[in-house]
Amino acid sequence: FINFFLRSDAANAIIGQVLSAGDQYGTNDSGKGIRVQIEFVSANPTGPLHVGHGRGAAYGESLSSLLKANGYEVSKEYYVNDAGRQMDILAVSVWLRYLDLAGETLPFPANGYQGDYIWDIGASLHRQHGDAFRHPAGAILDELPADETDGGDKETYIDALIERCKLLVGADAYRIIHRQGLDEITDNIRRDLKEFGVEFDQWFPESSLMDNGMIPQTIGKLQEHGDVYEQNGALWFRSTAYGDEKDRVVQRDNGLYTYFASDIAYHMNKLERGFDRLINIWGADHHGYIARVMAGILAMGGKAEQLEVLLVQFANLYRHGEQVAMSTRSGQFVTLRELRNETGNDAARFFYVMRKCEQHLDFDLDLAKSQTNDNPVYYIQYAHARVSSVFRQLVERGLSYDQQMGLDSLELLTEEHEQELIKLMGGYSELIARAGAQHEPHQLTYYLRDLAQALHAYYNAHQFIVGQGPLRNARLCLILAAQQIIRNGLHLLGVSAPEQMTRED
RNA sequence: GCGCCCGUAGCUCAGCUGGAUAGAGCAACGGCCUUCUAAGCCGUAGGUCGCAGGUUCGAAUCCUGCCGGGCGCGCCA
Repeated sequence: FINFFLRSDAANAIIGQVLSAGDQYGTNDSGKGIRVQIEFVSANPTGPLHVGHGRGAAYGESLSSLLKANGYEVSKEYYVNDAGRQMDILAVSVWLRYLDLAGETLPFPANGYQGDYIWDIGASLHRQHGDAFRHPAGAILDELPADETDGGDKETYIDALIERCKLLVGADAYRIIHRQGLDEITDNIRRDLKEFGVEFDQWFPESSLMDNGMIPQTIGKLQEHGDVYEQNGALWFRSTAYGDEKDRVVQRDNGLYTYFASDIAYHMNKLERGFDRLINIWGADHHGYIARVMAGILAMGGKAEQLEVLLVQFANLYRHGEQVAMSTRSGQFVTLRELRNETGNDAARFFYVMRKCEQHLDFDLDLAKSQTNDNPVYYIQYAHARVSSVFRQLVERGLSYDQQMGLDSLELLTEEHEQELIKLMGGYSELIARAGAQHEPHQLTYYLRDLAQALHAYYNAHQFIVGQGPLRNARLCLILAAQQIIRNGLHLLGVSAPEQMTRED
C-alpha cells in the first residue's frame, strides 16, 4: 500500500471554498443538464396518502434534489389514475354516503371505500347539490344482484351498482359525483405533499390519455411493428419479444383497454416529451410490472438505459417496540398526515430516507419523536444550532468576527478535532456525487451524522469565544463552514436547519 | 413452482461497487455541568459478516447451492 497525505494547507482551503460558495457548496455539473423525469408517489386518488406513500414521496423528493445538485435537469411528475374501475368504485361509494345523508340508506358494499373521508365528500355533494342525485333505496336495489351477504359475488354486485348509479342519475350527474370524489381527494393529496415539502412539476392525469386518443394511437403504433395479435377476442401485446415472460393483454374482449395499455401510452408520451432518462419510483409490490413496461419502451423504440425503475420497500411503524398494525382494507391505515403530526416533517423526511430504498424500513415513532441524542435528526440540527449560538454569544460579549483574518490564519488549526472536522468536510462534494449517482440519499444521512458528531466533539473540547484574534477567527471560520455543509445537506433532504433549538418540556 | 429484495454486535443499521485490524447509534458498564444549549462529550465491553462450496494474491462485497424472513406472480387497478 502507498499512503498519500494531503498537506494541511491544501485541506484547509476547503474552508474558504465552503464559505464563498455558501448554499451552492457541494453542487457540481456532472449531470450536464441531462433531462431526467422522475415519477413518484402516483398513488390512486381514492383516499388519503398513507405512510407507505410517504416513503416514496420523501425518497423521490430527496433523490430529485440530489440529482439537481449534480447538474441534472429534473422534472418531477405525479401520474394521477383518474380513470378506470377504481374511480367508479370511489364514485359509487361517495354516492352511497350522499344518499345516506339524503335519507336513503343502502347496505354499503365491503369492497367500497369505507374511510370517513368518503362521508365528507358525500356531505359536500349534498351541500352543493341538495337532493339532485337522490333516488329511493328500493328503486336502486330492485335490479341489483345479490351482494356477498346474500351469497352473491361482491365484484359483480359493485359493478352492477356502478351501472345502476350511472343509469339512474344520468351521465352528467355521474360525472359530477365522480369529479367531486376525484377533486377533493386529489386536492387533499396535493396539500399533504406540499406541507411535506414535496412539490411536483407536473400532475399527469390518466384521463388525458383517453381524451387525446393516445391509447389507440399507441396500440396502432405497436400494430405497425407487428407486435400486436388477436386471441380469444382480445388484443395482445407481444411483450415476450422484448424480454417479458408472457404476452400481455392491452384490449380486453369487452373492448376496454387494460391499465397496462394506458401505461404504455403514458411511457410513450414521456419519451415524446424529450426526456433523456426516466426514473420510476414504485412500491415493491409492483416489481412484476418492470419487465412489461420495459418491453413497451423497447417496442416504442426507446432504449433500455432510458428507463430505470426503483422499487421502494414497505415501511413498518413501531411504537413502544411493537409493530403498528396496518391494513389498507376498511380504512385501517396510518395516514401520512397523522405521521407528520406525530413526529413533525423533519423527523419524517429524515427517517424515511435513512435506509436504501430497496430495504425494508422499520420506522421507530418513539425515536423520531424523542428530543435526545438518540434521535439523529435532533442531533444534527443541534450541531447546526450550536454554531449559531456561538455567534450569538460572540455578539453578546461585544466581539466581532473577522472572516479574512480567520482565513489567513487557518494554519493555526492544528488540533486533532479540527483536522478531523476538516477531513470530513473535504469529503462532502464527493459524497454528493456518489449519493446522486447511486440514488442513495441515505448516504447523506450517515455523513451528516458523522459531521455533526465531529462538530459536537470539537465544541466540547474547545472554547471559541476566548483566545487571540487569529486563532479565534480561524476557529470561527471552521465551524461556520461546517455549519454551512450541514445546512446544505439537510436542505437536500428537506429537513430544516434551525438557528436555535427550543426544548419542549 | 417461478421472479424480486433482505440476512453484518443483544437491537436498528453503515460498509464508498474486491483491499489494511469489519464500523456507527441504541441498549449495558464507568467518567465529565460555578464556563458559549449536558438535546452534548470521553471511555469500557460486545462479531464464525445465515450455512457450505467456488473465483482471486486478497471476499462482508463477485458466482453456485442450501437455510431463514419479506413481497409479487390476473382479459384487477
